[in-house]
Amino acid sequence: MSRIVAERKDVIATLAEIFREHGYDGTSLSLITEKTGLGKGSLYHFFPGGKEEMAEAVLGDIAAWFRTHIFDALRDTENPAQALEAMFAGVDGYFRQGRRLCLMGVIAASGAHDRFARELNGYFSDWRADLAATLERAGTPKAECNALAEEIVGGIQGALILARSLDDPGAFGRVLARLKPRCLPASA
Amino acid sequence: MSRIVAERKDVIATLAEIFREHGYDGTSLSLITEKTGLGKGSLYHFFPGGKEEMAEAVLGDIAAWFRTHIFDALRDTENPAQALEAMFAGVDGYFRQGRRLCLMGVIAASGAHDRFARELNGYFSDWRADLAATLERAGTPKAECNALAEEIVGGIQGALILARSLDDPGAFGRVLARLKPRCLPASA
DNA sequence: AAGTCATTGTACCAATCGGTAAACACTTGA
DNA sequence: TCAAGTGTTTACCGATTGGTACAATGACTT
Repeated sequence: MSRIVAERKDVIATLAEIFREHGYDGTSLSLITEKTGLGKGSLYHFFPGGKEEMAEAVLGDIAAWFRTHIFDALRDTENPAQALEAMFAGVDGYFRQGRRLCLMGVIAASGAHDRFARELNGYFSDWRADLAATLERAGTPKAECNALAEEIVGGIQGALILARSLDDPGAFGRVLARLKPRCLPASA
Repeated sequence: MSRIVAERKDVIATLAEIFREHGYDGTSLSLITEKTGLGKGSLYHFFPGGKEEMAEAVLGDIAAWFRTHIFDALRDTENPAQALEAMFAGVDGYFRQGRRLCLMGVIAASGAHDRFARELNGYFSDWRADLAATLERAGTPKAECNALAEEIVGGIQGALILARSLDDPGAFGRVLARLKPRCLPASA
């Protein structure tokens, strides 16, 4: 038998793309074995909990990525305008200029959403909180920060859906371009 | 045998709720028979094309509803500000103040999206076009109308995802409340 | 060189999948 | 009254689902 000796974390990136593209229910084990090149034996060795554990691992991985690359950066960057600028750039890159969907949104819009409710809630409320705090630092009136953060986080999700539906990835960038100046009043 | 004598259009509303709640791939025929009370025989009598035809029928029904209640109203209401106001009110009602997802968005975020690409594209581009035209009538600079329409249509989708993920339907209303004044500059 | 143990392929499982077939019941119009 | 439709039930189909069991395989220790 060939031994490629995969590692759990190597598989997660592939799993993420599969779930992103086919949704949770649309992703079958046979599709996973095909795309990852791993047999069921290996899959269940890494993820004894099966498909659900695979999705959990992927969501955890994504949450960690956003935490370090987006949320932490929002809080740790001293210049708030620069922090916001970096967030928009990071998001544009992560979602490949509108060609990639957000797996959190994909799961939220699927029948599996209650199974991963905790992960979804954490992701979106963390983002909202860190963005709202940064907006306040940037001079947004305190009373408005939370609502503006919701508008932006939601706007990003919607823009991804829109870009996919219109088959026009550019729509994502256009929406981002309109969202950005709303939280950088100085440069608007 | 009992004869309840259902009609095709009676089933569609129920089908819509099932697809909305479970997604396309998450909706099984057994779930459909359970929720509609119809056996497979009846189902295939109304929809010979099976699950795909059921989803098509539902999407067509939704598209028709939006066409008559939202898109046509946008074009036909003489006062553009009033037209936009009515759109936001209609949307808020249709999506049950954020407690209901948009099936178009649900499909767009699922693996079934390419199967229904035409329907999705039509829905979103019609909405964008009619909204953009109304925005122009309302005094939005011509160059900005399309982008603003995209921002709003996308914003609505994203707000639904956000409300569902945060388990806070109110988030939908809050985003709508921020979107509305953006296209009614006079009343802002 | 033997032993350990993570990794892997394969065969298998019951359950469910979407879908078909055909007999049946009831309504309706001729 | 009777045939033609329109619904409806029920049984069934092969394929696929997610998941289990386990023996075989190597890379690494010792």
